[in-house]
Parts: sequence; structure tokens; C-alpha cells
Amino acid sequence: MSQLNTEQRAAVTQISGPMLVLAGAGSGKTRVITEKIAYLIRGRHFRPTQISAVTFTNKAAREMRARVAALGNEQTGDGPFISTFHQLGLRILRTEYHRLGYRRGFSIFDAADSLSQVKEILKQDGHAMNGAAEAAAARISAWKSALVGPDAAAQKAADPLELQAARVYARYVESLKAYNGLDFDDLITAPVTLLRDDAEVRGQWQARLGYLLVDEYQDTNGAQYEMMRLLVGAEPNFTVVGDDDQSIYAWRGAQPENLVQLKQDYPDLAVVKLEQNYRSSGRILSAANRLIANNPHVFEKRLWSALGPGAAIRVWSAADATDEAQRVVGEILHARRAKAAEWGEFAILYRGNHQARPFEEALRTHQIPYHLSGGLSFFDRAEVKDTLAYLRLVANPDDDTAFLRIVNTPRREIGAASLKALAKYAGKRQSSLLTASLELGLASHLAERSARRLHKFARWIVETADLAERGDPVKVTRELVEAAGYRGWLEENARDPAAAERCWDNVCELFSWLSRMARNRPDATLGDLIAQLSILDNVDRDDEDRSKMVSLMTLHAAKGLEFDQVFLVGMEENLLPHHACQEGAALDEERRLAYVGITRARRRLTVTHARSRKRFGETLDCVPSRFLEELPQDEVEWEKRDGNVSADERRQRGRAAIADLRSLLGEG
DNA sequence: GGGGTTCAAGTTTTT
DNA sequence: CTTGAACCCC
Repeated sequence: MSQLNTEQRAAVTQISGPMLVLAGAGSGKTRVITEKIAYLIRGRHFRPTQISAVTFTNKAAREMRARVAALGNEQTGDGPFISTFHQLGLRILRTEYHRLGYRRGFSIFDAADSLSQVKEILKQDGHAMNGAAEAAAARISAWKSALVGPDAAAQKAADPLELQAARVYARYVESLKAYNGLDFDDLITAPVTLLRDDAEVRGQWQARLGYLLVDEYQDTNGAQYEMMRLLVGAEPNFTVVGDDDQSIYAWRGAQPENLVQLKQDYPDLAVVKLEQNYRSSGRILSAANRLIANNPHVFEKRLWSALGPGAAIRVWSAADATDEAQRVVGEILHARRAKAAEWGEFAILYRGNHQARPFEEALRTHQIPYHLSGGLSFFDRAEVKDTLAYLRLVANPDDDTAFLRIVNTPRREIGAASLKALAKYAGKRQSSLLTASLELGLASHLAERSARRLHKFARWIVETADLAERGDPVKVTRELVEAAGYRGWLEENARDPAAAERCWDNVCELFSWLSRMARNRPDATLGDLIAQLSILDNVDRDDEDRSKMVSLMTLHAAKGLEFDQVFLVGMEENLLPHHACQEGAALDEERRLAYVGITRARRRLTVTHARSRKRFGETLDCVPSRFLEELPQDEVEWEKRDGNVSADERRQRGRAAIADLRSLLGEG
């Protein structure tokens, strides 16, 4: 506490009423939140279990949990509840689901499940669907984020396309209800509906919550803000921390306007500004300030740094993506040697995941350890989704999405025709596919052999569910997946034995997670465990110590992190700003994205752009980003152009330089 | 019912 | 260059 500055201390020690902390980049906002949690506990203002802190990403929640634990040396397991918004929603639903008409063992539908559901609905309606499903799914999610129901959506629809989406929305909601399933958005909207409509439940949850903290408040959407309001009640005690300049999630429904709204909804709101930056050297900070000055602002902030000016910002012009990667990697090798730096001090940041590839290749050829976050998640892998579908179906017999995923995986000779007949029958009977498979009446609607196969499969699942209910659910379902011959199926379908083995390892890892979770929470049902798992992310599965690896990630994923040396790559028109975001609010958000990237750097920032890039196999010319012009030119060191050197020649030189360095390092 | 082939289209960010 | 969907044949 003694190490906090005046504003930080004010933010920490005021503990009654509503408070907004406007925290600029690198101003120690996470610090303030964790210190405040510790302060609330130590001063015995609230019991730890009465305190809840909400973040947006699993990563941020983990980080905060670790920092609170380090500060508080709490011995009991009953600490403050630190989670994402979605986990908080799930926590409420876990005890209250029946009030909303959900049944035990409800399933969580991830984005892919939702999309396939929307596709299914569109297909039934005979609509052409070239990207229409993605658009409709995005629309539906946006409506949910703004707490707009299907009826209101239909009324508000501005054009025929929206009207169609609104109709799909209505059917989508119905089918999820029938499947006893909730999508990600429902994890927020369902609790909101409940808390809003049921005064008794609302009172209970408000009483349980003594103090609420929200991190990255500028990223809240309408539904999340409403959830927060309902939870803090009429005599609110909360602190929200945010920065409008770091609002980069408007595209998925975040409303930075919520920062302003707060003052209107809570007139006695206390506001504290944190303007001292402890992270970046002066030139980096002034570049960031200058860039962001091009955006409109509601709150004026003046970020300043007491650290020295530091090194100039470098701008490199690479011939193409390969050249860009080689030079960045070459520089990392060089800087590591010159400064005896750790690999973990370097980060390569980019706009889109696809940009990572050349960097990965370059890092791999030089055997530099790296950590790539984002991209394909563990839970996006087919084998993990298949396994999870088995578990989901056992926990929730109405989960048709899970049913369809695995009914014929591994092959059980149940094909499209059988499933079509089954779906028709189930639709008529208003029952789920699994239940319909069990009914004797089904036999008269399709070939006897098919009916028998379906029946056999369904019986097997139901019997497993029975065993899981009584015994050890993890063990039982593991045996199910093994008995299904899933491993053999992986071996048949993988391109090589090694790949099959990796897939099976992932399946095993999933089960070992489940066992661990089950051990920690003996009271949890199989449904609880799966739900918990579904909203987790990559996680520190590969937590082989990030400090020993170069970080590769998108700008979105980089928010909240910091690195000694940052390479902000692909600084080109159509990439950053992205070609779909050329003007207005979208362009401003792209600028904030660049701002976030710049402010990740502590001491050294290198911005690169390529003069040409391959796209679909065609080589295209690239133009440096307009954001480069917006930087203060006296702080920026543009690389002298050597336009006559061909890409190949450049590559050759790069390789030579790297070989040189490696021999100096005595490596490789 | 299953498996293979061909053809086309499309690259933003995430709970 | 990769992935996905439609199509055709066994």
C-alpha cells in the first residue's frame, strides 16, 4: 500500500458507494484492483466470500487470482470469487437453472455449436446460405448482448435480411430450450432475466454480494452491465476500472458508452483518474499519446511517465512477410545476445491470427522457444469436441447437437437418411433425438435395421448415464469412450500414426482435467464439470514458463500484458486498419488496437510493415499504415530505404547474419 | 450407407 | 494455400 501513489491509494481506500477508476495504459490498474481486494479483506470490511471480482478473459481472471493469493496469504479455500462474467453467470445458473425452465445437466453450446444450429434452421427453411449463417449468428449474438428478444428484434428489423435473422433467432431460442442448452450469451442474459423478474432471488444474490469489482469495464456490453446493476442493487458498493482508449471489443457488442452511462445511473459516482504510466519509456508513451489524440474522447486523460525518454521507435520496411519474420527473429537473436535478455522479454504482436505463420516458421528454424496464444484452442480440436459430445449427451439426453456429432462417430452405420427420418419423428413427438431413438414407434418410420442401430446406441448412452449417476462419472464416461472404439477410429482416420496418438493424448488430457476438477469439487455432477470445462480456454496447459519463451499473439490477446521489447508487425493498410474498418467508429477502434499494441512495450518498440504480401497465392503490393504517419516523427526512426535490394538477396543476407550470430552465441 | 473426388470460396478480433 | 461443401460413384 505504501508503494501506491496518491490517486491509486484513493482508489483503493474508498470502499463505500459506487466508484469509477479511469486507468490509462500501464497505470497500475490491476494493482489497484488486487490491492483493493486485499484491503477490503484485511480491514474486515467484507468477508472474502462477499467479494466478487469480474474480468473478461480467463487469462485475466487467472492472473488476478494469483496476484490476490500472493498478497493476501489467505489460508482458507473460501477466497473472493474471481471469475469472468460468464463464469459468474454460470455460477448463478448452477443453483437457479430450474427457475428458468432448464433441467439438470444442461449443456453449454460453444460458438461452433450455435453456428451449426443456425445453419440447421436455415437449411430447413431452404435458404441459400453463403455466409448467411455466420451473419445471422452474429446478429443473434448482438441482439442477445443488448437484451433484445426475438419479438423485439423482429419489430426493430430494418431490412428483409434482418427480419429473416429475427425469425431464425426465434427458432434458435426455441431449439436451444428444447435441447436444454445455453449458449455463451445466455450465460449472461439468463441470469439477467431471472434477477430482473424474481425479486426474491435478486434479494438473495444481492445479500450474498458485499462488494463488486469489474476490470476492463469499457468492454462490458448491455447485458453484462445490466447483470452488474442487478447484482449491486439499490445500495451499491462497487469499483469498476476501465479505459476508453483500450476499448477494442465494440465489434462483439461491448459498449464503451457504459462508462458515461455509469455517471447517469449512479449520480454519486466517485471518479478517480490514474494518469501516471509506470510501464513505458517516454518516447513510446508520447507516440501512443499522439496516435490516440486522433480519436474522439469523452474523458480527457494525460498519460505521463517518470521513466526516461528511452530508445527511439524503429520502423522497418520489409520486402514481404517472410522477410519481415526473418528480420524480427534475427533482431530477437541479436538483442538477446547483446543484452543477455530472456526469450520471454520479447513479444510479436499482430492483427490477425493468420499473420503468425511466417513468424512461427522463422522461430522454429532457429529453435527459439515460443508461445502462441489464440488460434486453435484445445477445445476446438475435433477429438476433444467429440469426446465432450459423448459426455454432454450422457449428462443431458436432450442435447441433440451432441447426439448428432457422435451418433455415427465412430461409424455405426447410421447415415443421413436414418437421421433425417429420426429427426422427423422426433419433431412430431416433440422429443429429443435420443429419446425418440428409444421409442418403439420409431420402427415404423424407417428401415428396421436403422431403427435397431439407433435403439442400441441410445440404450447404451442411457445405461451409461445411469451408471454415471450412481458411480464415478469420470471413470464411467471414460470407459464409454473407450468402449466406443474411439481410439481405433482416430487411428483409422488420422493421416499418420503420430497424429492419431496426439489426438488420443488430447482425449486423455481432457479426462485427466475432469478427474482433477472432480477431486476439487466432490459435490459436482457430470453436468457441472462439463459446463465448467466448456467456458474455459486454452489455459496454461502449456505453462512451461512463459518467461522462457517469445510470445506470439494478436493485439486483442495482448491487452493487459507488457513486454520489454515489442514487435508490432504488419503495420499496413488493410491489415491495421483492417480493410473492413476504414472509417468512423470502426477506424477509431483500429486505432485503439494500435494504441494497445504500442503501450505493451516497456523499453523498445519496433513497428514493421511489408511492401508486398501473398494473398490467395497472388502477390499484392502493400501500403504502410496511415497510423505510422500519425506518430510523432521526431520520436520515430525510419529505416533507410534500400529499395534496390531484392527480397531474395535480403533473405540471403538475413540468413548469413543469423548464422553469424548463432556461431557467436555458441548455439545451434 | 460410405468414401472419394472435385470444385469453389475466403481469410478479424473472442467468452 | 488451406478449408469446406457439393457431387458422384461404389
